[in-house]
Amino acid sequence: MPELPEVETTRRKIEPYLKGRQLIRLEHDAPHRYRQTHLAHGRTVSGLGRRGKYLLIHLDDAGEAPLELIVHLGMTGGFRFDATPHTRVTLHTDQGQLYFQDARRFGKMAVVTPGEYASMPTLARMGPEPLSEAFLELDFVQAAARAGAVKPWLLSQQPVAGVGNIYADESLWRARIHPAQTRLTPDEALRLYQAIRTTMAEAVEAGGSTLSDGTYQQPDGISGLFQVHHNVYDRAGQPCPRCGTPIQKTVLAQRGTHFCPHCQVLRG
DNA sequence: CGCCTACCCTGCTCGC
DNA sequence: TGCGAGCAGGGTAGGC
Repeated sequence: MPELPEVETTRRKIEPYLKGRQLIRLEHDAPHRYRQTHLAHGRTVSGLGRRGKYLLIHLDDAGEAPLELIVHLGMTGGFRFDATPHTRVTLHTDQGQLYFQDARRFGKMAVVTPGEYASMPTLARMGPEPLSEAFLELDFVQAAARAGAVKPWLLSQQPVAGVGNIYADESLWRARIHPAQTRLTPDEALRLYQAIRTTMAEAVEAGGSTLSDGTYQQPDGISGLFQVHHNVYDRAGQPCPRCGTPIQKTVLAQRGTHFCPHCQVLRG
């Protein structure tokens, strides 16, 4: 499932293709899922940004109010340079097509005035980018001291942007914290802060993760490489790389959750 | 307000 | 071999 590293990889891959091109038409048949896309017709792509797992396609034209085409990849969404059986949106540009495929249809698009995210509350309340200077140790430690179960807290996108199920499990393993731990000590929170930064940086470097089911691939169909670095995710029953104890899988907040029962002990 | 739960949606895996 | 049940899950709405 696309999280920050996969979305960032997507951004880097399609920006050279889209930048400077005119969007002639966005073709789809699900207006409730891809909202106000007609506003993008005839507009020029000036660049691509990202906030957490949201891709922000900037549309700037002289004499026109700037717009943003927001794209969330959902679970199975991704851009391709060639049409696929699960193409949901075709972006017709003045120099060819780009295809958005999304087998399970959890992906979303919307054209909005830049920064107006009222219709997307998670984006509106998005926490700091984990690899930016805006991600402050002290803020994180203080918020973590008051938080409920740490994994659902991370998944809320409020303490930090872009952490999803895979990278939450990986970061918590690296920090040696149980996913259900509440009210982190300053030492725990600091370890988690560093773990998130390290995990995200390495995953971006590797071009994201491609799961064994091929859930995520880059626009050119090439796989990410980070999955070979997964220590707990999708490794139930296999030995913890640190201590050899079999990795355990449970369900927490309706999410498959992987952890080492020896390294990640729940404090009372 | 904050936490929890159900729901959206469909391809794939698994068991019989 | 075929088929249906179950599973995967980010974000959001709605309930308490």
